[in-house]
Amino acid sequence: MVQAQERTAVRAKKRFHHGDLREALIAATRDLLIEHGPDGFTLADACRRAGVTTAAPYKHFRDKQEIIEEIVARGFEELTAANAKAVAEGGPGTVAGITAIGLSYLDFAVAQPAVFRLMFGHKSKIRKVNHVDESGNRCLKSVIEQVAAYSRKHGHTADAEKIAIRLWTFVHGASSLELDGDYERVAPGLNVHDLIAGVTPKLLGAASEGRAPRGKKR
Amino acid sequence: MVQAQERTAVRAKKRFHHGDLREALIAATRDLLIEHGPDGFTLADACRRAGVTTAAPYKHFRDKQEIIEEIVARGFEELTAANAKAVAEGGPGTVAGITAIGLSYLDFAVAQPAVFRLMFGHKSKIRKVNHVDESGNRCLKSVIEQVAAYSRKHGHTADAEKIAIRLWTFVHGASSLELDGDYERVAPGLNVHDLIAGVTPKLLGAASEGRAPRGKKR
DNA sequence: TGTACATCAGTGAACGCGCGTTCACTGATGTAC
DNA sequence: TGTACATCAGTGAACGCGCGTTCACTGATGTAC
Repeated sequence: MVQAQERTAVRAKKRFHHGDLREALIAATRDLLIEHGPDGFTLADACRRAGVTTAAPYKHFRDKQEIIEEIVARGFEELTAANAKAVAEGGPGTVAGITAIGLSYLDFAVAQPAVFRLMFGHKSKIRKVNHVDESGNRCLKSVIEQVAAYSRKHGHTADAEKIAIRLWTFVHGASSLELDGDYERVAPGLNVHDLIAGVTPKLLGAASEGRAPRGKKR
Repeated sequence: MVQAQERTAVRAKKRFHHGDLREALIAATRDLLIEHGPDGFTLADACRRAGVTTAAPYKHFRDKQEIIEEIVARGFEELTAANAKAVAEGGPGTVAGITAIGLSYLDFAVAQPAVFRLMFGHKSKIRKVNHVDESGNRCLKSVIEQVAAYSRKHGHTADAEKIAIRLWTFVHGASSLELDGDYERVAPGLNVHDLIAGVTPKLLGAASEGRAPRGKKR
């Protein structure tokens, strides 16, 4: 991985034009976010990784924030896609399908903790940008729609949105505590997949409908 | 508030010795954390607030991190006390009492978001310090004990720790989404107190035991 | 196919900034006599 | 009660650092003829 990056940098130094510096900078920033957390990266670092002067990004981005915004927007799109894929495989409108969304949310959070924190954490670093906000809202609304589909299918009178909020709350809590290492201090070895799979039917008010799918081993 | 701080600064300038600079710096840092988030404060800012040179803190703290560690440890102690008070008032070993702990957790998070984030967020800024870790663990274990007390009282066979983890997860999720403004984007006007009060009995497996207390108005 | 030219992505040097930390110092304070 | 003195909390100046951003520039590239 590191070697691949160095090779990229060397290659970049040979050519005057980078090829696709915009994407390279986004990729470098993402890597740095993974390695150093949501605040532990700098534009200068990303430039070094991309093999480029610190002035180069300004040909592609207004400023540092704009790169972060792009990463956040893509994160929401990625999460939306992952959720959609999960529910399609698990079975739309079923407990298994909705559980799969929760597990997909968790997986995303654990795979990209810093991006997840930027997406859901305090927004001081992100300007009010419509395009980012909208991708976020679209993502969350798709979850609500899935729960609504479940409610319709089972003729529940309960408000679908209310139940969706409950599920989201639980899954978000599980994801946060897991990726921040808080479970580890109190319940080391906890299987968070099982935790989500166990609670989802209860929050759906469907404890008797059947077993939730087993979570992946941790 | 700001005027009070300025007065403090002026008073501090008159006297050569500050009086209690250690506490003043902790208070200033806390204020800055509230205003600028967990990363938006600097030692230099805290010094300015306390009316003191940037070199002065080093007579009381090893470095910048040590101030943060102190604030985190105190945060855990404060939360532990708030939880204990809540459960005592709500009724130990009752649904109301356990709900009260959840609401107390939420209130703490909303009142001191930055401290909350430092306590539970990614730990990169906090050294492995026994004294901080222990106060955190003590805090979380006290919640588990309360749930265990409930289980014992009701002769439930269910594992108290498992249920406690579920409750913690939900309440933590609710607190995080609320203080990060994520509910607002999707469900503006949501009453988070009611959300917690509604779900707690379900997660305790005590839906039929009685009504949960009403949350405070938002 | 070959040449002249406009474009604009990336350069490299510089900027102002504020940070955390260090250092030798100074002078207010409390204590011992 | 009054004085000499040791202590040590806070000073003020300086440090090295790395950041984000700017600027006039340069030279690789693609296009028009």
